[in-house]
This record gives sequence, structure tokens and C-alpha cells, in this order.
Amino acid sequence: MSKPLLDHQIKERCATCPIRDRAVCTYSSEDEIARLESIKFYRNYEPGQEIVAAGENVEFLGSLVEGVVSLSKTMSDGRRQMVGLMFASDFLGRPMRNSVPYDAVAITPVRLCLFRRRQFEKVMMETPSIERRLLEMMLDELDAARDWMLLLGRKTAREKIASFLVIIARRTALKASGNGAEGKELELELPITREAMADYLGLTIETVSRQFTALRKAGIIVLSDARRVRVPDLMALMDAAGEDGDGGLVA
Amino acid sequence: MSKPLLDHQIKERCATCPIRDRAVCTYSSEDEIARLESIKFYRNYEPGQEIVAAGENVEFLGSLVEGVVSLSKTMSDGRRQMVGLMFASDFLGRPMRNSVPYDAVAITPVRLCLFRRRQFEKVMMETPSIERRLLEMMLDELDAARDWMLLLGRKTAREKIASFLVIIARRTALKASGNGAEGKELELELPITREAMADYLGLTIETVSRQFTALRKAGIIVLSDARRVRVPDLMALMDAAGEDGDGGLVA
DNA sequence: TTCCCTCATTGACCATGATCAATCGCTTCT
DNA sequence: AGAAGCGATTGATCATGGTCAATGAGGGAA
Repeated sequence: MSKPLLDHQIKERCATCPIRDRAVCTYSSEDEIARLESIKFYRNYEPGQEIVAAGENVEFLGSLVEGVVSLSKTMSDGRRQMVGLMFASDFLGRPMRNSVPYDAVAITPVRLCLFRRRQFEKVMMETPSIERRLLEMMLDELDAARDWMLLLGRKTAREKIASFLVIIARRTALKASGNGAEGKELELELPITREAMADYLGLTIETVSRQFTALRKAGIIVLSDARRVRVPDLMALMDAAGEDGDGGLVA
Repeated sequence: MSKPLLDHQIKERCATCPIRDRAVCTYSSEDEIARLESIKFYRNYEPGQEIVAAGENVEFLGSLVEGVVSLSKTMSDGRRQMVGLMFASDFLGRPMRNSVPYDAVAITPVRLCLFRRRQFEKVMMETPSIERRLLEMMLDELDAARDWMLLLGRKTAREKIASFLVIIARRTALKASGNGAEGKELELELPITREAMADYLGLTIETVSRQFTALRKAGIIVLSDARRVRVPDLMALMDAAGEDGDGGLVA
């Protein structure tokens, strides 16, 4: 009587979820997952599409399954600063709050695994493993925010660009697994436009462009095209980023 | 047989703790408080004294009972950026981590209510009310960090100073209770030196000084002395801060 | 193919805030 | 009282990155 599962339905099962081991549900038991599974739903967004606007009431929250999302704040005269750049497995939305103080926009095609806020809060209250993981993730984000503050407040334009590339390199290395510190050169795929980078780094698009050129002329990067960057010597890049960088990519 | 409690011992009882209603123990029951009380201890620091250094192993964490603490990051060539400014009831230290990626320094005389990290983690695991409050506090800090990022990345020197004063005004108003938005003018006591402000705002000390002078000449503030600022018209200050500022001080 | 649109690059010039340096005012120590 | 020390202010000059403007390069759509 029951129809076979369609392909996209199979993909939606938590057991085969690509972020099962890193998302907010990482520590959840089978039972807990089953409970989450019963109340979750998915939503997709196109590049450029707004997910929520600052101040707006938000009735859902959840995990970024796939794609890149930017969080940004805009001043009344139009100046804009990115305040978060979210990748797969990152958590979007704020429990215990009904609005959000920034715009969230899909940068690539995005897929979200969502819960209604009230329901999620209820589950969270009764499920310490979720709360623990969420706390852990927020602590990590706070660390990242603090590195970002150092970048925004004290680094030069060139260091900002180099630092951004190191951040992307780190993510890439993590995804590709393996320590990846030394040895073979990296090829990075930049997930965002020059404009978004400018918003991320507190620069203008022109300065971003100029500093890419400068790093290229210095031999620190090679631009295959505007979105693909080869890094012949990661140490040189980390040096240009002003990192006390001793260690490898990970950790 | 038992000696009467000395004054400072009475002060150390959680029931009369000045931050009992805002700290990490806010939601804790009598029983839970008793448990925390049995493992807590206090430590005091002088202004300028280092509490922990970046990268150092930290075996304790806890609440700031009294005073002001700065968290800051320093680059190898000496450039410094403050990444946190903590007041009474804020939580210091990172559960589940054995070191901290910034220096923590006492700015005023400081009193900490501490726990050994392992012990605290154990209690936390068994006490959802603590974990919940901690999550809440981290979410608030993340919000503050994001506002700070906008300030660092996009605001002018003048806006940075004005924004800082608004932040202090907000804290002062909260402490003095009452909405405090309109009506009587504010007198602010700046908790930090010009140098610390420069580190906070991503400026040099000279620029901080010049912008204080500029705001004074514009009639937006009155300097009773270098550490005391009167604000005749809060709206004018919020305007100078580039806030979309409609609402009052609180919220 | 041509047009158009978006994203990126480059150039010329300018303004904001940094740097270097002198001075001031207040507190503390002798 | 005088000297030393520290935080703060002010001035003169410079450099980094922003602004305004033109051009280039790639990717659909007709």
C-alpha cells in the first residue's frame, strides 16, 4: 500500500543527513533524533534570496544543510557590515528570541533543516544533548567573532584579504579532510563575490580588488579566475595575514 | 562554639550576592546554589593585573562579581584589539576548553567568584538551569560582538566614540534602573582610559582624544574631567553614533 | 552575432585617521 | 615645594584606503 520513498525523501532522513555529525543534533541519541525528525521540515533558497530581515519576526530556526548564508547589518545610510558567514552544519536563528538583529541572505543555493521556534525550544528544554551542542557551537562562533574583531579593528587591507583566504583555506582543508597543512598547494574556490568580501572585511570593493592584485604580483596567490585562487605557499599567505601562524590549517 | 561570621564572609554567601539575579546561577534553585556554594572560591585582582594570558592553561572559570575586565588580542608586532569588556555578572572563561585565545586583564579592582573548571563542567552537565543561563549569556555576547563588528568595520572615528558612550550610558542606565531614556541628562563615569578605549574601538589614542574634543565642541558632550562625561541630549549622542536609534536606552 | 548586465579591475584624486612629537595637568614620591 | 611619571591633549605631516570614474571580461537572451 505504501509508496516507495522518492529520492528527495530518502535524502531527508536524518540517518543519512550530510551534517548529522556536526550540526546541533550531533550529540542526540536515536530517540532524540526521531523526535526531531518528526517536527523538522526543509526549505530551499536561491542565491540572493533573503531568508530573514533584521527586526522581522522569525518563527523558525535550524541548521544550514547546504550552501552559504551571510548575516549582515546595514546602517540607515546604507553602510553594510557582514557579521556572520555560515556554512553547512552551522545553526541559524536564535532560540528564546523572536527576532534577529541582522539580515540573513542566501549567497549560494541554500537548503535549511528547520523547526518551528516554539517546538524547538520545547524539545531543547527537554533534551540536554541539544542544548549542550548549541552552547558549544555558540562558543565557537564567539571565538570566530573575536578573531574577526581583531581583523576589522587592526589589520591592514592586505592582511584582511590574506586572512580571509586563510579562513577559506581552513574550511576547505577541513572539508577535504586530512591535516592538509604542508605539502601540496591549495586551490581555493571563493564562495562569495568581491562585494561580499568587502562587506565581510570592512573594505570597499575597489580595495579588495587592488589587494588581490597586489597579492598576485607578490607571488603569494595565483588567480585562475576571479573565483579560483591557487596558493603555492600557505606559509607565505599566513604570514601576509599577520597570523602568529605556526601550526597547520586545522586547530 | 562557632564564631560569628565576619563581615567579608557574610558578603560571600550566595543568598546576598550582588549578582545573584543576573549571573550564570540566575536560574538555579536553592539546592543547586548550595552545591555551587560548596565549590566556589573568590579571587581579587588589582587594576592592571593580568588574570590569564592568551594560550595559557586555565584551570578555573566563573563570574565577575565586581569590577571591569578587558579581553584583548595582541598581534606579534604589538597591535592590540580589545574583544570583550566584561562587567559585573558577566561570565569569564570557557567551559570545555583548556585555554583561552585572549588576554584577560583587570581594569578596575576586580573580584571573581570562581570554580575549578572540571568541577564546574561536572555540575553544569548535571544542572540544566546553569547550562541554559550560560547559553543565554553567550547568545547575548554574540549579539554584542556583532554590533561591535559593525562599529569596527564601518563606523567613523566620531561615530565610534559616540557609540561607546551610548554603550556606557546603557549600562549606567541599567544599573541605576528605570528606563532613563528621556528627561534628565546623564552623567557618565568612563570605566577605562583613553588607551583602552582606543583598543576597544580600533583607533589610536590621539584620535580618541581628538574626537572627544570634537564632540565637546559640537556641544554633544560636556567633559567634567577626562573620566566624567555629561550628556545633555542623549538623542543627539545616539544620532552622532549612527544608531537607527529610536527607542530608549534599554532594550 | 550583438547587446546588455553584472562582476571585477584599474586609475586619479582626496579625506580620514595614523604617526611623530611637544606640551599640559594631575597625582604621587621624596 | 620640586621632580618624576602617567594620562591626555594638541599640532604638523603622512599614508592608507575611500571616492569617483572609466574600462574590461564573462555570461545569457534575443
